[in-house]
Amino acid sequence: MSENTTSPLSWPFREAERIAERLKQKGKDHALFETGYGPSGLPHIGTFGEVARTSWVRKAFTDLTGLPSRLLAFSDDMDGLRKVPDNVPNKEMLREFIGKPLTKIPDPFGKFASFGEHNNNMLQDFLRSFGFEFEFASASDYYTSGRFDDALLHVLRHHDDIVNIILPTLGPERRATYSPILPIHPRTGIVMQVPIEQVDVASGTVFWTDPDDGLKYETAVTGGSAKLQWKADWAMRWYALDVDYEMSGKDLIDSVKLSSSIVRALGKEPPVTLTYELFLDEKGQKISKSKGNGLSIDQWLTYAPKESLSQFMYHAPQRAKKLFFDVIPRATDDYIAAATSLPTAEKPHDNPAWHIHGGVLPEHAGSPVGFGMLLNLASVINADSPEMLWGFIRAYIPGADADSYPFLAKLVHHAIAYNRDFVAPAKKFRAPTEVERAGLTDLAQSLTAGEQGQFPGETPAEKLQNLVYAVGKRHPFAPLKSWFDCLYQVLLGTLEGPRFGGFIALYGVERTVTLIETALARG
RNA sequence: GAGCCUGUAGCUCAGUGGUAGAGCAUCCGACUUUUAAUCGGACGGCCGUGGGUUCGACCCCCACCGGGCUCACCA
Repeated sequence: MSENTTSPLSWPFREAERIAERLKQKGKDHALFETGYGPSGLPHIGTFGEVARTSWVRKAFTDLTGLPSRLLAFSDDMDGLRKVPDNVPNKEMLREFIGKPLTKIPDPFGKFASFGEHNNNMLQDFLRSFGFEFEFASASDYYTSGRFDDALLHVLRHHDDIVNIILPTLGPERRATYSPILPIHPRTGIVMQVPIEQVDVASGTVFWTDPDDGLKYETAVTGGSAKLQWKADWAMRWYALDVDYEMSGKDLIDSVKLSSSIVRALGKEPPVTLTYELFLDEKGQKISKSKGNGLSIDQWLTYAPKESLSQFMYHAPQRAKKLFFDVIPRATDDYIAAATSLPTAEKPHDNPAWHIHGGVLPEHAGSPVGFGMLLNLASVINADSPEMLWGFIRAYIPGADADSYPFLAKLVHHAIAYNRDFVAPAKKFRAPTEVERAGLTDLAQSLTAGEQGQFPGETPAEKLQNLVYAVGKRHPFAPLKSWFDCLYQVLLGTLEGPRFGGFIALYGVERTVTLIETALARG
């Protein structure tokens, strides 16, 4: 509201303006946002992106208009199971239920009343774990409770219109059998994709034939005895619930067009929609659950805080983005920069951190040290414990610790994981030469003997540094720099490294000795 | 066939109708007991091509060329 309206708005506010305009035209005083879920898959990184982005638009809408709104997370759990997913137990059992609504199939995990319910719970847990505000909706509930009945009868009245909208988009084979109405077989419980031979608007039923045994059936479209085919289902939902906003991936562009046409045929305006680009993997291929390419949400959250994932999702939704490992550090540093500049931002609505945190920046947001720097540091010193990193961080920020910099503490934790899983395994430890071998052996013995106590220096780090220096001078290293090069390349697997005395002080004398012994054994 | 995205420094990418930006890479320097993260500086771009609108275009419009994805079975 305080935004300068002559300047371009951030995309969530642009979307919010479109919604406000729609509400104005319809005379509505509240907005319904919807996100939809396919039935078979588990929540994934795209799910997160869609709900996060929708939530940002919703927040912008609230800020812009002050009007109430709801976010409905709608699960199409009445959909028929097409194939048995790879990543579930009890595949044999599931095979017997192919074609039936997910809420009529036993939970292969044995935890819930049905497979659909299992997936619904997974989804809700997932969304709650990120703190999203939403209301959950189950298609099965809505259908069987009669909540969709009026809309379904309306669809029946416009059956031919809908068929005429969809038919031109179908291939010849499917065209012969298409109907927006899928009766549930009264005997087998399977969601039937059969030609609808006759529509009886007055009684609210359709007539069809079982292709297996030739028996004819008359099935009510209401009360959960039938459901709608996907595009018609989407349109009916928009119609019945009066959805005002829904975003979707560009793979659904045609579906949005058709569903919009259908909802107009039913007599309402489709919601404001936004098409976002898909996520690609490193090679530019679409990320798909079945292929398992790209990055999972668990992977991301192992190596960076969730704010960085939000940052990634915030930026330019309508632009295709590669989602693979290397984007994590940048997204994290982008978030840190945004969080740092937000308190003094002239136009806070343009700042991703404003959206990510719902307008209120939490205490201790941001970090005085960048994530990229931490990753470098962790790599250079081969950090395998938070305290090692903190020791070096305090060279910049005296007295810093996890209590005074909680967000930095998270970054430290992630930097260690990143180093452990990606940097450390790729390191090449050079074998020592004979001269170096003698020097390293000497260093290990000197450390074990506690000789550092004989050297001058205010701190243990200084004494240790002097010891390392003295050992180098005892051996024929020329120049002496080659002694230090040896330490980094043979012991740490890096070309260059930290002041070694400081490293030993933080890493520990005994562990350093072990490090040397390991290197000697390896060589 | 239809649709969407994209082309900016060597690489990966930001960017705004008004003097082209970052990170990495490269080079120089500072700090350091000849050693790191770090810090300072330099180098580096007809902003794909050609038109148009404009006082002014990397930005808006059109065409073309190149790169890529998605949908055309299901959802």
